[in-house]
Amino acid sequence: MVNLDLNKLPVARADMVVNPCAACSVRDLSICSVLDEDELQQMSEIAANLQFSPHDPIIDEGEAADFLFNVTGGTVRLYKLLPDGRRQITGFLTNGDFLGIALNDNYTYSAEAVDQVNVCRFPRKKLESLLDQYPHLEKRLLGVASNELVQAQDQMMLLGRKTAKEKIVSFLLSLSKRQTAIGRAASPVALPMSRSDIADYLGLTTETVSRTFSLLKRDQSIRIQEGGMVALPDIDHLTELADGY
Amino acid sequence: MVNLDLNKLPVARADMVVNPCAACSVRDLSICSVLDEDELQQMSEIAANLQFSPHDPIIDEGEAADFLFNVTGGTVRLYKLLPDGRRQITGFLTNGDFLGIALNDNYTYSAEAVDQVNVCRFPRKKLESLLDQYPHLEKRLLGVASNELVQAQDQMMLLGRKTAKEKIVSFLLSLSKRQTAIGRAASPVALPMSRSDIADYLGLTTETVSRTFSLLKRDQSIRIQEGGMVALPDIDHLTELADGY
DNA sequence: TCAACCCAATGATGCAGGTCAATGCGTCGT
DNA sequence: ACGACGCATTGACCTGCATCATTGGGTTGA
Repeated sequence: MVNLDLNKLPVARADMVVNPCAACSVRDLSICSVLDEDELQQMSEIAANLQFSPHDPIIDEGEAADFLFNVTGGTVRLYKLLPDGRRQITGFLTNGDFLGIALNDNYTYSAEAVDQVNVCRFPRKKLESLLDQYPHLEKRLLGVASNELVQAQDQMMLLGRKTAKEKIVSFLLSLSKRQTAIGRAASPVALPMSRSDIADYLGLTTETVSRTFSLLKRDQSIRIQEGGMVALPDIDHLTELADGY
Repeated sequence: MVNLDLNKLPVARADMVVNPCAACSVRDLSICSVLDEDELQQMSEIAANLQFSPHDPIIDEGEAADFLFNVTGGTVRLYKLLPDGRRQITGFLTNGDFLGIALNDNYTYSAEAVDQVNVCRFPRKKLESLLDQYPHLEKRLLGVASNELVQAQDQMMLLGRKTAKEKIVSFLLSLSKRQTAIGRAASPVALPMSRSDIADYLGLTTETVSRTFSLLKRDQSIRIQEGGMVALPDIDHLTELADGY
């Protein structure tokens, strides 16, 4: 469940050997970036690379939490359901994010592939013994979890107190920030998820999401480009909109 | 910001010496329960016991995060503000909860006393060196943070997808669960916070909170007792109401 | 090539919960 | 004892977003 904020990743300390992750091929972003050669070796022997297609379930709420995942490609949605089918998406995970860090015996949320997804899967038992061996790993995980908590609180503010327009703008800005951090071109934001995913993430309906996008287009606050990319011409203006100045 | 779920506290391992916390007088609930005599000695030398009256600020968003707190009495509200004054309360902390665990340099939320509050305050620098010395502490903190994340996701579901009635009932049930875990009498729930605190926690207005309480009273779903305590006569029924069956 | 879908967009209408306003009740200070 | 104040409750009304319904474009597969 932990959603790694790339902006706040603790920089690998000089005395650590920073390696590409042999198992999952994500350099410097994954858990592997704090492992040395021996540890990496141990990890890659037990890791599995898996692929998922759009809508494939990755984990189901309630099932035994035997694995930890590292997203290495594509976008994953985390969500919870109410008995009558109402859905709340609690986060989108992309390249480098961890999935399944929680220490519970069972997953407390479900995860599905939004688009074509690659993950690197480790048995959690193995990770736990690694944690005992290498305490600095624990510190890093604590940092990851702590960043997740900060984001969760921002999301509570968004869900509880922001208007539809503020929600959409906040969402676009957070995507932009994250995609910029990962190193894609800053300007146009990719939206791999559907309107209904966005709605369930922001506590709205698809219709309201759609209408709000139209509104922002009319405003010239955003521009839709070919391929569904969204350009954000004036970040400062949007930043004010996001907090309702 | 970390809100300790007493149900899920890792039980102190047999090989740890479990002590009362000399500095803050909360037994078995606080960080001190995983320290041995020497560590406790170190801690109590640098800890301060502080008292706060209703509405007193405890920490302000943005200020340097130099301290970590352990709540030892009363109720604390954590919140964030939008520029126009809209407030989202992200959690209420009570006996045994930690405040300020996040690893950022500055607090990302504010905290105030709801009623008469006691806390035990440690310099964070000192805690960090303790963390380096005693890695099991880190594991425990990771467990605390991970439980917090689970709760945060439940709160997102509540804020994004539940009705006013479901929100209030969910809130009462979570208070009941927590107060029962702490060991108070199970049945009547104490509500130290105001209607407007509840509203800002649940993404509602004070009027809607008030009306919804009246509704639940009419239903016989809850009963108000002297001293503002709320009795929950049928937990199973309420549990269904909370998830909108 | 053309159904059968799925998804986005948009219009018409409804309603849950927000806003505004009035009342009442404790509590506190003088 | 009494005004001033903060908080809870309740009523009347309003509105932002939900709901319901229609259209159209893009994709899939027979």
